[in-house]
Amino acid sequence: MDPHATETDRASTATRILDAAQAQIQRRGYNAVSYGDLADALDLTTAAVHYHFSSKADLGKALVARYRQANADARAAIQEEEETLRGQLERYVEGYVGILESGGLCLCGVLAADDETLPAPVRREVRGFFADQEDWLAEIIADADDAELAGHDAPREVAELLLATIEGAMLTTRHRGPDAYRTLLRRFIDTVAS
Amino acid sequence: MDPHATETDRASTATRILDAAQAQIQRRGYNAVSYGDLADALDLTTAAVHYHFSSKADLGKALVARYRQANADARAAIQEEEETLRGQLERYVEGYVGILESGGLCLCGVLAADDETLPAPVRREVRGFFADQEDWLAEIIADADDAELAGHDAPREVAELLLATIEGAMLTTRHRGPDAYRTLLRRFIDTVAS
DNA sequence: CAGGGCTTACTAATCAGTAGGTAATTGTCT
DNA sequence: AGACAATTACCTACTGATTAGTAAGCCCTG
Repeated sequence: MDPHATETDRASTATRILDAAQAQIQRRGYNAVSYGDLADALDLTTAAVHYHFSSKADLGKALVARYRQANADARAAIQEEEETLRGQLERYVEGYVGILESGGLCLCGVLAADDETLPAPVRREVRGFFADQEDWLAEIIADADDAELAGHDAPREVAELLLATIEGAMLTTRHRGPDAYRTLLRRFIDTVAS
Repeated sequence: MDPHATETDRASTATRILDAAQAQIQRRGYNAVSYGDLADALDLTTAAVHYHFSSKADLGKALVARYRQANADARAAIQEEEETLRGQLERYVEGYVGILESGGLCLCGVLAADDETLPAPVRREVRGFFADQEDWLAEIIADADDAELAGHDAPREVAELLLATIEGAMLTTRHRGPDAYRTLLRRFIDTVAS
């Protein structure tokens, strides 16, 4: 492989670095992933990684920002394509299964555990991610037909509870496979939407 | 302070090392805590820490084993002193508040996030901790008066859901203080026990 | 011939872990 | 009770590996 072959073939190096960083951090945590690990995985040098992301804070911030945006896009698609609250919640919850299948956790769940060691810009993005989820969930719960709601009142609290349940279920079921996660969240949704 | 003064004054050095390790890991994660950090915190050398815990795997295993035992003792006290399911669940949930107040997460929640980087004996202890909690919760839920139960069926699933909710709520509310955690878990308990 | 996208080669700091020594305490024998 | 060896609980001083980050140069494309 000529290292100078028309790069940007398929995915740009910057994107591939973010992909590798995301996969590794979701499985191993922020502090266990080094520039060397990423360089090895992509057959590059650490200097090449530094060329695209000059510091680990930079890389982390870009990574969470991308994750946050991808999540926002997914939520928009759900809201457009699903008509019932139950359908929206089920697709939202199912969106995390792919991560579990590859052995990882929600990127921001992992980063929240490493919170005190994160550079400030990364920490801000992580909190923004959680706020995004809670805002959106509270909105779709508040907007749902009354007939569809079991636990009607306080959509914000239900939203927070769902988010906590998702993050926690990933953590406690990660070694038992995605079905354990699915079972838990189905039960949760049953208590919220008819 | 003479380093050779009749040590074992108050707490043994080994215990103080475990205390420091637990506090730091709960706040910063397993891989962000080094022998140097612990030595600094206790005014020792890294060699002294190695004297008590010859490897990081050793330290981690001892730490989780102690945490697990302390938790078992707390559960036994709850079961002895509280008569209603609701009382038991409330005290169990409240048991994690102290951790949040000192800025940390459940030790095993943090370690589960770092799962892939843990030495095998540590990973085993962490899974054992989760199994302990689920077994006990399932038992007290199954044993409760039928009159007291709202979501009566499948105590095991309710137990898993509660554990996931606790771990997840700590993760998502850690920057908002213990009251956010309390609010979420009160709501959860309301759906389980009358 | 001017970048862009990499390379090799380096740095200073930090990591877990080790070797060998030392001062105080404890246990044993007389 | 007093001598003395063993043990405990540390220390200084080190190792080789790994960390994030830097400096300077090289090759291909436009």
